Formats: sequence, C-alpha cells, structure tokens
Amino acid sequence: MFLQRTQKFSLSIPESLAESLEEEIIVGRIKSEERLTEEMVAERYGVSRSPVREALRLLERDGLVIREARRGIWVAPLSQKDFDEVYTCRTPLEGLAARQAALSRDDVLKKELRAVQRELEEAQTNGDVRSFFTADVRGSLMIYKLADNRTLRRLLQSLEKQMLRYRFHAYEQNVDMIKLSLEDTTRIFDAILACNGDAAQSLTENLIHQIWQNMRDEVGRSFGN
Amino acid sequence: MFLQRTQKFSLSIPESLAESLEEEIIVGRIKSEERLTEEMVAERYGVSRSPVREALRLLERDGLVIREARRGIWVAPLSQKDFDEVYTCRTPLEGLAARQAALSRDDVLKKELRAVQRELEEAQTNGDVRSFFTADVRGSLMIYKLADNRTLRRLLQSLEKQMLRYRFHAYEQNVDMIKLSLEDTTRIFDAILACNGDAAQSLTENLIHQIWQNMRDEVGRSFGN
DNA sequence: GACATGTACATTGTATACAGTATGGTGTCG
DNA sequence: CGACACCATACTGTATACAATGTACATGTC
Repeated sequence: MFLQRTQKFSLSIPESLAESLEEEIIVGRIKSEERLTEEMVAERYGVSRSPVREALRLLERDGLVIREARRGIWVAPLSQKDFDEVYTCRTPLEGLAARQAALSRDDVLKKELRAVQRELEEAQTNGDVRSFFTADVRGSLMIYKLADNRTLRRLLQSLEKQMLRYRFHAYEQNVDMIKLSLEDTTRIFDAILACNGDAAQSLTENLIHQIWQNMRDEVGRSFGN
Repeated sequence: MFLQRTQKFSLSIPESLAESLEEEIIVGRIKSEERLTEEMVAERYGVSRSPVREALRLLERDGLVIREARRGIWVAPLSQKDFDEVYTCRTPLEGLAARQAALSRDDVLKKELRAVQRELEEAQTNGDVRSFFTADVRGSLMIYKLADNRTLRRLLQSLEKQMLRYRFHAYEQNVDMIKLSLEDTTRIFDAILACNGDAAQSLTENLIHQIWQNMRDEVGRSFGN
C-alpha cells in the first residue's frame, strides 16, 4: 500500500514490530479502541513478550495506543478533537521546518529538492496519484533534512503516525486534495529554494491549515465531537 | 525506601526510576555523555534490568539520553545547537498552549490561575526565589490544563526535561531572569484571564524568546558551537 | 433481587537465565 | 614494527519463569 515497507535488516525486532503494528492500526486492520495484549502480539509475530513490550512503548510514544498501568493497552480512539489537536500542533512545527529548510545553504540537498519538485509536476500531469504521494512524502523528508533539527524532527515524527490514520481515512472516503496540494507545494519549494524563510513558513502553515479544514468535516462526521 | 513510596503514590517502578535518573541528569550528578549501563542502574536501585530498560526508554523519549542499538545509552550532550533546537520548538508550542488556555471557559481553573498569579507577586515582593520558581511551574501546569490539549502537552513534556538541564545550568551560573519574568508573566496571565488568545500567544512567544536570548550566550560559552 | 465478598483466571510487571553482538587486547604472521 | 585475525569480556537483546494485580463471575447475605 502507500506505506513503503522499509524492512531493512538493521531494524531491531521491536522496531519492526512497531512498524507492522503501526501500519495495521493506520489502515484499520487493528481497529480503534481494540485491546492489544502482549501475549497475543507476541504469539502472532513469533517472538517473546520482551520485544513486544518495547514495541508497544514506541507506539505509545507516537500516540497510537493508550496505556493504563497494570490494565493494558488500547488503540487510541480517533475523534475530531484529537484530529484538531494533532493539526494545531503540526501547523507551526511544519512551518518551522520549512523556514529552517529555507535558511539552509546545503546546495546539494536543495538540488535534490528541486528534482522532487519536478517529479511532483510530472506525476500531476500524468494524473499518477501514487507517484505524487510518494514524491510528496520524500519532499517532506528532504525538508526535514534541510532543516537539520533533530528535536523538531522528533516532535513531528511523534505526530506523524496518528495523522496518517486520519489521512488514510480521508483517502478511503475519497476526500481528494491533490489538486489543492500541487500548486501550494510548488510555491513552498520555490520559497525554500529561494532561501525565503518567511514565505516558506507562512505558505506551509497556510497549506496545512487548508488541508486541516478540508478534512475536518469528514472527520467530525465519522468520529463525532 | 522508594518502593513503598511508589505504591502509595501509584507511580510504577520504571516511572520512579526515570524520575530519579532525570533529576540526577538535570542537576549534573550524572554528567553529559556519561554512559548508563542497565546493570549499573539496576544494581544501584536494587531492581532487575527489566524496569530499568523501560525507564531508559522513557528518558530516551524525553531526549535526555541517546541510544545506539546494541551499543548502549549515553546521556545526551548539551550544546548551543541543541539548546536552539529545543527553544525554537518550544516557542510556538508554548504560544499555542497560552492561546488555547485563553480560549478556555473553565472558570474554576481560571480562578486558580489568578491565585497563582497572586502567589507570584507575593514571592516577588518577598524576594523568595524558590517560591517564585514553584509558583511559576504551577502556573505553567495550569495553562496546560486550561489548554486541554493532550497532544500539545505530550510534545511539551518531551521538551521539558532537556530544557531543565539548560535552565539548571543557567541557575548555577546566576543568570538571573526573575525580574524579567514577573512582569511579562503577569501580562500573560492577564491576557489568558481576559480570554484574549492572540495577546496570550504573542506575549508568551516573546517571553520565551527573550529567555532564550538571555541564556543563549552563556550556553554557547559553556557548551560550544 | 441488589449488593458485597471471595475466588479463579487473564494479563501485566519483574526477575533471571541465556543468546547475540560490539569492543579491546593479545598473539601471530607478513 | 605494523596489520590482521582471533579470543575474552562486557554488555545489550531475547526468552522464560514467576509474582502481583486487576477483572469477571459465582456465591452468600440482607
């Protein structure tokens, strides 16, 4: 699916477990509020409970599951309130990333970003949704690299997974936002390549804010609040 | 010992361990880049490695330690770059918290906030540094509660500990910022109590930005970059 | 019939044993 | 003398056994 399976050999068992579980939660094979018992997961993946526990801690860190001491772990529920929380936090952080990326002078990375930009245009003219999506994801990763801010990256990563759950839901509901995205994404990339921090930041914040509002009604309809 | 205490206050062993280790790292009894082996920690606190591993995961989540797979765990180094990262991220997030707190209509909590405000003034006139500090901390917690945003809270918490390391260092170096703080803090609280989100946000961002700049030189002098 | 109490079971939390891996030193060979 | 391989050691990673705790159900009492 749209989650690229990066099954590197350097991934530890807890990390691979976490990845698998994340994907299952994101695409809904493991449903909201479903309980996850350590033994079940362990048996299913053919490992002991030790790495499972670590994997579940990772999921907890990313907000995908809720843990209550001595009671167990449940998949975090989806709601419009949670959705709003994720996007209110994400907006300024993504804006910051774009700004710091723009202020970077790493010409090698910036050339790569331009290449991604061209890929996006191409995917758009060809109507290739999948290519557009993967190029978009790579563009984000490039921006994070350019921003060169491990702390910011850590924070954004801990929002990413929960956000993907809503994004997948929107995808299923055919809430199309690609046309909206290309034009604005292009402008953001231009600003970054032009080393215009202010523009990159505000354009990014506006884009995410628009995506947020686009998805918001559907999320509210589906998950209440 | 603390085992009984944990039961009484219902803190799990990993959490108490993490708290102890956090404090030791923050005040420098465990130094930057010092290695933490699971066995050492386990022996020291009279527990097995299992809860220690969980505690160390918690520290990793909060950015206090760096973990390299199969190699071990080291206390995260301090540097001006890291300091800048933490504060660039913190600034908009604290601003957001203040804004959302201002937009809250929880009158009970707002009354408590006003009480904290008065405590701050009192501590200021008495020159009671310690009281001022604890009241300030409680004020922050109240703002987070008012903001009623678990995601935002989670992100801020994962920045808090690393920030405290720098803050403690500043405290040791007698970088005084209390006079700076009271006036501005009061204005922030006023804005929140007046339900003025824009003001609360920008005042908060400005205050944190000032604190950042105040500490920055000292941090650079001490930790390089 | 409603509620409290006790008990069995399921599940998490902790300890410990064992396996796998990185590191540093020593020896041997070029 | 230097480089490489090998081995000892220390530590992390994983499995498993055991303890503690929470939950559900049954039994008993009012």
